[in-house]
Order: sequence, then C-alpha cells, then structure tokens
Amino acid sequence: MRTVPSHTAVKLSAAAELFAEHGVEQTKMEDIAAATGIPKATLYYYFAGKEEILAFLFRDALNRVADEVAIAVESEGSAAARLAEVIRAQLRVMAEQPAVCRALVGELGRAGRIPEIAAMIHAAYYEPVQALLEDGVADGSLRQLSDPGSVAMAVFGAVTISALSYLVTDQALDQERLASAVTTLVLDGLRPR
Amino acid sequence: MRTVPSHTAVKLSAAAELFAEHGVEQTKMEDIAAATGIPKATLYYYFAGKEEILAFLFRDALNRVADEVAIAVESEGSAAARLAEVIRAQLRVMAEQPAVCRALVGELGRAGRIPEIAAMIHAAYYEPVQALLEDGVADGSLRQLSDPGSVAMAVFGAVTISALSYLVTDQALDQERLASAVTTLVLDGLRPR
DNA sequence: GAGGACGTTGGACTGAGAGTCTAAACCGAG
DNA sequence: CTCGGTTTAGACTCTCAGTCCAACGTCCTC
Repeated sequence: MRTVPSHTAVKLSAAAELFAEHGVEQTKMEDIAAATGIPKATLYYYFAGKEEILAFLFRDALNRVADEVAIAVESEGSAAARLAEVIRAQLRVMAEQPAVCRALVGELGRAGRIPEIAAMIHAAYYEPVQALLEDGVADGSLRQLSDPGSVAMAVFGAVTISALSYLVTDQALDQERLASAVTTLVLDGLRPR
Repeated sequence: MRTVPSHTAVKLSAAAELFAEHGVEQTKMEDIAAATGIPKATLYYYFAGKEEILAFLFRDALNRVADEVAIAVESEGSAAARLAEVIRAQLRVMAEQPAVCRALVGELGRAGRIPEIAAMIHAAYYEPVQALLEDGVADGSLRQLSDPGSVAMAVFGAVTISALSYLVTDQALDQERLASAVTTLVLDGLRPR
C-alpha cells in the first residue's frame, strides 16, 4: 500500500459512511469512488481493494483512540480518576466518528484475520489500561485484581458495546449520561456499598 | 425463507466456521455447499443467499443465549447471584459455539440493518437483565441505578468483548477465570471497598 | 400401484461487479 | 524542457451470486 496523500485520506471518511450503512460486502468500489470523489483507478492505485481501504480507516480511528487514551492515562489525578477519563475519551472519539466506529466494530470479528488491527487495539487500549489498573493498586485508588488483562478487555467491551448500541439504533449518543452509567458500573460495581 | 428441516439445519454449523474464519464476503456459496455437504441448489431452495444463512445461524445461537439467560434469571437466589449466573451462562454458550459467536459478533455492526437480530438481542438479553437489575433494587442485593438500560448493555459488552478477545486470538477460553474476573468487575467494581 | 405433491439435486446460464491493464494527461522539481 | 511520479478514463477479464429447469426421489392418497 503506497503512502496515501492527506488530500486523498480526508475524502475517505465518506467511504466509512458507506461501509457502516450497507456493510463492506454491499459497498461497491464504484460507490466508494462516487462518494469520495476519488476515481476507481486512483483507489486501486493506492489500495489493493476494499479491505485495505477499511484497514486504512481503522488504523486512522485507532490512532485517534490511542492518542486520546494516552492523554487520559497520563493526566493528573488518581488512577481511578484517570480510568474515568479513559472511558470518557473513548466515548468522545466514538461520538465524533460514528460511521468509522460502526464499521470498525462491525468488523471486529475480523480482528483475528487482520492481525495488525488486533495488535493495534492491544497497544492502543489494553496495554495502557492494564498499566493504569496496576497504577491504581499502587496509589490505592483501585483494588488488586487477579486478572487485569481480562478486566481491561471487559472495560473496553462495556464502553464499546453500550456506545455502539446507541449508534446502530440511530439514537443520539448522550455521552455524559452513558459515561456516568459506565463509570459507575466499572468503578463502584452494582452491589450496594 | 422456507422451514429448514433439522437434518439440514445441523449441517449448517460448518458454514459458521467459514464465516468466522474468512468473513462473510470471502465465503463463496460453493464453499458453503462443499463444507456442509448441502448442494448449492438446495441452499438456494431454502435461503435467499448468504445473508439469510447467517441470519438463520444467528437466530439459532440467540435462541440458545435467550434460553440460558432465562434459566439464569429465573433461578433461585438474590438478584446479584442470578446476575452472576447470567454472565456464566453467556460465557458457556459462547464457549460451546465459538464459530457462530465469532461470526455473530463480527456482524454486530449490521444489527441495525437486520432489525430482527437487534430485536432478538434486546428481547434475549437487555430486557431480562434490565428486569433483573430492578429486582436487585427490590431485594437489596443491587444498588439503585439511574440508567439500567445502559448498564445492561455495558454488562453484555463486558462479557461479549472479553470472551471474543480470547476466541479471535485462538486462545483457549478459560470460562471460570473470565467469569470470575467479569463478575467481580460488574458486582464489586474496581474501587477498593 | 397409479398418480400427484413436494423435497432435492445437477448443471447450465446470466449479469454484476471486482480487479487489471494501458495509455494518456498532469504536475512538480531540477 | 524533461524526467519521474501521480492521476485518470475506459476497456477488458474473470469470478461468483443468483436463476432456472428438467429430472429424480419419496411419501401420501385414492
């Protein structure tokens, strides 16, 4: 895959719209060409096919998540507060890029077949969050966990699926409300104190 | 879609394998015919196309989840204990049907385009769990929540994505370990008590 | 046991669309 | 101006989804 010039890259977000709306299978290269304004021949000049366009969009969106998560992880405050910030950050990115996120999550099952994507989710989310969970043990703001890896994945899932449920049903995503529901669940649990 | 005879239905699980492994798009009807032993003409006799085969597999898997969840919800014990049982039930079904679950979650983004599936997840999971959350408030085993709907989705996501992460990376899914990690997260939260 | 209804199948066919290829324009740097 | 990479139109091939139909099997009914 050749380096994609930025003026071309920006146009591609229209393709995410198509993927999210109709699914990858139902989206024709001609449709992508029409929606982005990039001629078919040019698309094939840069990408081997739809899959690679999809992978490109994923990489972009995941970079965004990685950046926001990194900022949240490295911010001030207790580990618990920073974890809350991570949740908020993920919701923010998802709200900003609903189409890409719908397409991304729609293809999550393919993560296994696109090892690069799986590795990116790992590096962008699981690793920093897992480190954060360990920080929390150190600063006393989070409990000791026997399996921080699984917990990091569960937190990611809680945020992702609940946000996605709103996005795919076309309900407006009330970030603040969802953030507070998920944060309370994750930090305080469902059992009364 | 005609009623699918059971001797045909059982063979279709081989198709789930293909969908999970290569994705729907990359799976040819001929491949499905070869893998299931059902001739192409017969497949088209019963289903309008791949999508309908997929929907059929989903319906089947979701019925299983719905059954197991219903049993867990209606079991004895506090709402908190029953919620833990729901989590265990979902992990059990996912471990039993890894291929269908990978395909199902891989196509979750399409839920919006397959309203029937979205409705089934709602009826099979969100509604009973939400009712359970309300039971918990009544019996005092769970806290009062401002947004039980979002919390039900978040719990579903926590279980689904963490289990999927194991399934797509081909790591063995240690149900007991994951169940305990997720249950602790959901019931007790991450903040030390 | 003749005949009909329906399930089942092989195999040929059609059309859509993915992906390829070529040659021509374009454009910036030296 | 010229060389090299970029961009594009358009024509081409080939795979595959989906259709169609005739033939065959099986069971039921009269």
